Amino acid sequence: MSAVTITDVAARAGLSIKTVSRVLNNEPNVREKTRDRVLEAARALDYQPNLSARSLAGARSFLIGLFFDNPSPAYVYDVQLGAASRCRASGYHLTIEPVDTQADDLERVVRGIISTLRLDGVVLTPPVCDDDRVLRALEASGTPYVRMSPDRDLGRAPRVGMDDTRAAYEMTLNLIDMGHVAIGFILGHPDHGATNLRYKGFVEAMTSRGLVVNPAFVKQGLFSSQSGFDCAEAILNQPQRPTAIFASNDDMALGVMAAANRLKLSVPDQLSVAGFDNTPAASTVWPHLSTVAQPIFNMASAACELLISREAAVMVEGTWVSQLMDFEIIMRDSTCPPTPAL
Amino acid sequence: MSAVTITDVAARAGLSIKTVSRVLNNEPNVREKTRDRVLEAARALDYQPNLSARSLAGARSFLIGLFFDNPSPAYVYDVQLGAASRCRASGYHLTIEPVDTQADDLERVVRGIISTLRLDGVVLTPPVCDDDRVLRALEASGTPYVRMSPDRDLGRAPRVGMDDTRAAYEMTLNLIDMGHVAIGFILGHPDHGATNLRYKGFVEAMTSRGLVVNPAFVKQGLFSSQSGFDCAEAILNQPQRPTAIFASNDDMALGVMAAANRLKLSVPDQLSVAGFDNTPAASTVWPHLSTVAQPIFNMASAACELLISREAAVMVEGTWVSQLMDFEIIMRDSTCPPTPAL
DNA sequence: CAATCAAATGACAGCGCTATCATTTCTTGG
DNA sequence: CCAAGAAATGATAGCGCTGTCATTTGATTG
Repeated sequence: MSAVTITDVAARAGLSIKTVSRVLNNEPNVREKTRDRVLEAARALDYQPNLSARSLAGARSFLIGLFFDNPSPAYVYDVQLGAASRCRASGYHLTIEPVDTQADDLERVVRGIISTLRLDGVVLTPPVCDDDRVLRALEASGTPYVRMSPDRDLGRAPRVGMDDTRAAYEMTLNLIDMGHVAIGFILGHPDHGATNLRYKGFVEAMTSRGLVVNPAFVKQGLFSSQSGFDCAEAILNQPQRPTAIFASNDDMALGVMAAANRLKLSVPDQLSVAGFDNTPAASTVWPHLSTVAQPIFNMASAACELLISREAAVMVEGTWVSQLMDFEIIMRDSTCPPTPAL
Repeated sequence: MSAVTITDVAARAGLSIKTVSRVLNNEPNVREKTRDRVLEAARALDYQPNLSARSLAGARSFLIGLFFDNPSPAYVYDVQLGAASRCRASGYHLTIEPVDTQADDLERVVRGIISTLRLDGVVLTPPVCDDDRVLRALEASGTPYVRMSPDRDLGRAPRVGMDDTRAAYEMTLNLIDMGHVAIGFILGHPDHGATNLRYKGFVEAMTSRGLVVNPAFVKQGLFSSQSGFDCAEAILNQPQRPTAIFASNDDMALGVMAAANRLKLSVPDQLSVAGFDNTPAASTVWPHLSTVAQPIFNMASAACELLISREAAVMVEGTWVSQLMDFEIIMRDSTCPPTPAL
């Protein structure tokens, strides 16, 4: 119920509120001694600036919005942790806005959010980051935004992401180096850009080692566990079987493991399984799933960084900032060298 | 970049800004015709009130905070969807604050958040809802809050939750009605209040049907998948085995399934397994897990409802509001009647 | 139809801060 | 030691709304 205002701090420090404001906003032209005096008074009074007032009077709202419409709670959760931690470090706060990319009035909803909240920036996760109506609304209002792992129209705005192709490439190489030659691949949802990138990495790795991609071992999935199950059954019910299957995401990899289970194929001895995303389930299932960890936390925190520093608000030499973060290949128990006796 | 203010609306409607304000805030004493005139002008101008200004001038901030420190992304995600949907319906927004219940300066952090944001209310999820420092900070600032499924000190503040005991009771009854007599139970983490409630329901159901709880079939788990695995091994490696195991949560149930797998016991034919929480993994594993679904979305939305209507701000007859929502028993493929031949 | 009172509307201050511009204080060189 | 410019500080006007209280309008009565 406290209500310590900037005026109180000014009074205690024996200075004008403007000087206090300068110190609080790290503005130049304040003597060191004065700065200390202000800081001490603020600390003594446990002063907390009123966001509404700052926002109303000034140009910044100290609010970053996070828009999502994502079927994966774990992904969103990591994004939030990364974003929130970066925001808090600079006195910003995070508001979350679940949006429905299927909705008709999406554009109006987004416009409403932007103008009532006057957000300083917005972080967009897939698939919202590829929704033209959302991007248009954001651009029309002049709100800076950063896209996380966008699929399309990459040069349209600032973005952060990771190198999906190289990650898939390296995971595949791991499998090959274990001794696998016949490796199956399950594609992700066709509407998702990562689908092609990951497949590309797979193919490149195979080719680079002089291996051939058997089309019978490549199936089109939908990123869902069920689709992984179905694809795996289709692949494994053939006379010739691969000794390893690399699924484009963990959910599908879980489906693959379930299918193997049903066919009495033991993982990893008779079939190695690799996933992508490092979802919580990957380390919960038995055996633990080998997978690729996206640097979700870091991507989100980098996105906020760009927004807060306002780097995301200006083009440099005709292009927007774009950052690729490092992924991590995590080999667990669902992969091993193939058994010689087939 | 639009900047339609209340003044613009007033001008267009030919009324004072105060009258416009009245309409926008659903205040009484406005003629029907006047109200329509304002609404129409606002619509024509696509007016969006400025939250900062409303908040600075008035008593409300239109901001609800969600505090969490939860290891389960799926839970938090559902909470957010429920909370956000209720908030949006009333022009409120949700800010999220991941907090660290282990941190030393937690109290200061919470105080800071409250006073800069001037939140109209806060929703607390476990385990934050049981952290005394957080509750104290909230109470000291006079910020209304609602606890979701609190463990301790139930009468201290408004809360929403579900009847864990009855849910466990009904799930157990389902198992018994299938024909199971020897049923194992894995307790949750001893620090978690739900642990006892769920166990209580289990015991009550057994007793009510004249069955005896075999202490050798009851083990203390920790809510983790690993602990479920360990407890299941301990239970199943005895000369006498139960035909079903009811784990206090899904993660442990997954561990039970993994243990059964390793012992070559097929689920559900040789061992029925039931969980609690309906995590995403429950419908991903094979066979799909029978479990209890918490009404997370509804609880969160009810929590916001209490905050927005300000019911959470006042005691009635010496007690705070408290709402128990309906759970759902979901029987899937991990349970079936016991096979006669043991 | 004037008197009375409730309902409807409006004028205006001020929420706590930042932005602009004026003023004061400090440096520095001749 | 003073002028001149730079650096530091302060006075004041809003930002867009809500709260308070004054004023106007309309309904109701004898």
